[in-house]
Amino acid sequence: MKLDLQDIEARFRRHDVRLTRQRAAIYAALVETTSHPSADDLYRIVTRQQPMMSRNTVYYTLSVLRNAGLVREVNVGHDMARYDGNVSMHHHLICLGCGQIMDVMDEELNRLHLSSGQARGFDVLGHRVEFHGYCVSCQQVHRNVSPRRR
Amino acid sequence: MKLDLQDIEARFRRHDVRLTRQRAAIYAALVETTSHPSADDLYRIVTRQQPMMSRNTVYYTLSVLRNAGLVREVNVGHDMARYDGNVSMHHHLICLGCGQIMDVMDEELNRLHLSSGQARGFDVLGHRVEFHGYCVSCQQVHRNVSPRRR
DNA sequence: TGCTATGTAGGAATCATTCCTGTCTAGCGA
DNA sequence: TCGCTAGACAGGAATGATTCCTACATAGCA
Ligand SMILES: [Mn+2]
Ligand SMILES: [Mn+2]
Ligand SMILES: [Zn+2]
Ligand SMILES: [Zn+2]
Repeated sequence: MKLDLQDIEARFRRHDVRLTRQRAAIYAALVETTSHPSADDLYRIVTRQQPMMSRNTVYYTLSVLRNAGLVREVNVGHDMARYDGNVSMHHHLICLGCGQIMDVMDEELNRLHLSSGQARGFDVLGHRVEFHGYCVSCQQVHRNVSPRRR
Repeated sequence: MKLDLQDIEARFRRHDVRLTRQRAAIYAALVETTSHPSADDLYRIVTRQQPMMSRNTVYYTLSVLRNAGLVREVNVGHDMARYDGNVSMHHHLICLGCGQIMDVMDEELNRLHLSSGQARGFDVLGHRVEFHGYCVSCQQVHRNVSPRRR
């Protein structure tokens, strides 16, 4: 989704996040893609516009945005953290070959819950569903290529 | 589950895993607990019996057992990897306060699938469901304690 | 416009995990 | 039973994503 500075400013204000050039660029890049980039992917993207930006600022900004609820972290095994600018409830479909992450929007999955017998007294706040497999272009080489670490 | 050396030997043979003192100890420790220990937890446990064992051997053995399908890796955010000696299909309930991981056995969850429209051509091989919340003993401090990184 | 709490850049530190290398040994065949 | 050899082990070094530290800069408010 394309966001202009107005939208970003409004969202940041609503979530009590101070607006800086760096943060706006990082957040915009994240919301405009559906590729669930890593911190380093984002660093590469935003330094095209702002070459002086520190990799550290990307990490710090992502933690600020995450705490504010504007961004989510998506973890795939022990690869580096991936980030998601879409904070509406949804799940993911992950390719074991190339690591791409696709969104899955499904109301049934969103409504999953645990019976009280299974919850063992936990106060359950949320859940996450991941589907694993091989994308179309990875299916041919499926057996030849060593899958990413899980 | 308690395993004797006979059982371990049989399983290793069936999965083409060479039997060593170190591997038997690591695998036994993992199957005998339901706590989903980290590599370092296992290192601490097995070095009580075999003080000369290298931390490296624990990592290497876990990767061998994982590739053989005798062990699974369970990842919680970016904390260190946790391991599961129970390879039957099941899911997990994770405490955001103390990090404990409990098993969830539920046939309905095991049968989840994606409609072909959602699968986008993926060859879907499996899925994983995690429930997140606070365990009984963490519920009191819920608001006071900063949750583990997710 | 000036103040101050916060953010940024850049470098150093961390630490779980992986890599390397020189012994050692499980498992097999003679 | 004995030796051979592919594969496993110990220990230390290296890696690399992430976090920590600190001096300088600036957003946002009075
Ligand atoms: Mn997503
Ligand atoms: Mn389990
Ligand atoms: Zn793929
Ligand atoms: Zn807990």
